[in-house]
Amino acid sequence: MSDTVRPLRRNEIRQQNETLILQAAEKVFAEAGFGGATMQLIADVAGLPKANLHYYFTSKEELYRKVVQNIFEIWLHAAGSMDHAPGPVEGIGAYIDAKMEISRRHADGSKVWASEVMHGAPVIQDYLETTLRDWTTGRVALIQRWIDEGRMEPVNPEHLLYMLWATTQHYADFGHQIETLNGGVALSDAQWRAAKESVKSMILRGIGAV
Amino acid sequence: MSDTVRPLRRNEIRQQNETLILQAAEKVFAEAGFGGATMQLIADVAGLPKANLHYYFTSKEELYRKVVQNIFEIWLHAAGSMDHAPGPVEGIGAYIDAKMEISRRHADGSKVWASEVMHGAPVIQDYLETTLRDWTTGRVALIQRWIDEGRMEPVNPEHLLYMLWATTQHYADFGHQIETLNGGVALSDAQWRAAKESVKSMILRGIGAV
DNA sequence: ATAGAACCTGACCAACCGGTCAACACTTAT
DNA sequence: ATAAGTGTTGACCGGTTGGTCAGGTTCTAT
Repeated sequence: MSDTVRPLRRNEIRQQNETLILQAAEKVFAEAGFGGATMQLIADVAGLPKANLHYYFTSKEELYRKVVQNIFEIWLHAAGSMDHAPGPVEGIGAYIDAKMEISRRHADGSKVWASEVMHGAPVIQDYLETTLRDWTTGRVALIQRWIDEGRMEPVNPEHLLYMLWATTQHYADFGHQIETLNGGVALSDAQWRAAKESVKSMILRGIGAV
Repeated sequence: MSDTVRPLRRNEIRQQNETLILQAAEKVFAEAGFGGATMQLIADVAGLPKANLHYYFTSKEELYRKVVQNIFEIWLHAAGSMDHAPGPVEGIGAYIDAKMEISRRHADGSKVWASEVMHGAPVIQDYLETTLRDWTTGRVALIQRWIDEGRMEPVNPEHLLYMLWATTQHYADFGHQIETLNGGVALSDAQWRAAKESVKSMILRGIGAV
């Protein structure tokens, strides 16, 4: 009752404000794009004066870069779910689950990523050429191994990966369209479960892994 | 040899300049987004003075709206390819072909459309709620009929449509990522053909329609 | 021929944006 | 206690942007 709020320590303040700004920035960048976003609007969403943003982030570009890097980390974390699986049913199934969960929980981040790639990846081109390319090469080899072992049909592994990315991310990036076609209301828990199962069953059957 | 260029007639001038501006606008909006695009840059790409743009289009918003409407018309045209097909193999196969062709020939338009939807469809919300919803309802019924006739597995028709949109449009919207993973060069004719066949075979097998 | 409509455009403007800065407030180490 | 370091912020600035407009040119109908 009587306790007043303990004054925050220095590094607590720093971390709290940085995440506050990053969350606001992710939302605003997702809704307006990089060019349409303004530092003032991000500041308003974060509930801080604009000058405070420039105390923690030197420029709009740097703030944007941090947002994109955060998303890439989330993406990388999910990417691991495909490995260490006995076969395509478990591996690809788990990957779809993970990516669908990201589309639901980090829709704004997904949109920022999509926007970044659509505009030619001006700030994360090096990630595409290093981390993403390496990951892709490894996963293509994994899928090829599954094919050689007769665990799935001989589909083109690259195009399978594109299909996985496209289908799962669509639920975040085009969430507004889906919501509109759903009568103007967001997908319910049950609908998300149905979406996940639909995607999994169609893709797994599509690669002959059932 | 001696002929000078025939002076253009009034309505020719009008139409020629409007399409010139619209093409430049589509490209710039695709590359920079609505907020990042500038009328000056569009004018430069079109090879016209900026004031001329405002002679034909009253505002940046109106120009953008026209661009989005053009894309929607192209989309609508392709949408017809699914009808009048005896079964899912022909109908969905033709639809995938048409949409893949759009992704290749109208990549900029596809990006503008994606950006518009991602940002909450501020200018084409009414299209989503009328034309798109009606079309979707009709196609869901068509797919359901095919299911009832035993021509394909009982998949959720809505999610099948989302998969079709997502997979085909991915080749335009994420073309830069695909190009990067392709060694930095755009897909060749043969690679586009392979992509089309991959998508078709995986999806058609995925819905049990082969 | 000529009046008038349509087309063209350099120069300009108000509004807005990213970013700066000086002055101030609070915390912390000594 | 106090000095130094860290966090805070209103006010300000130069540059850019969408949009305007007056004055000009070119086409076309009569």
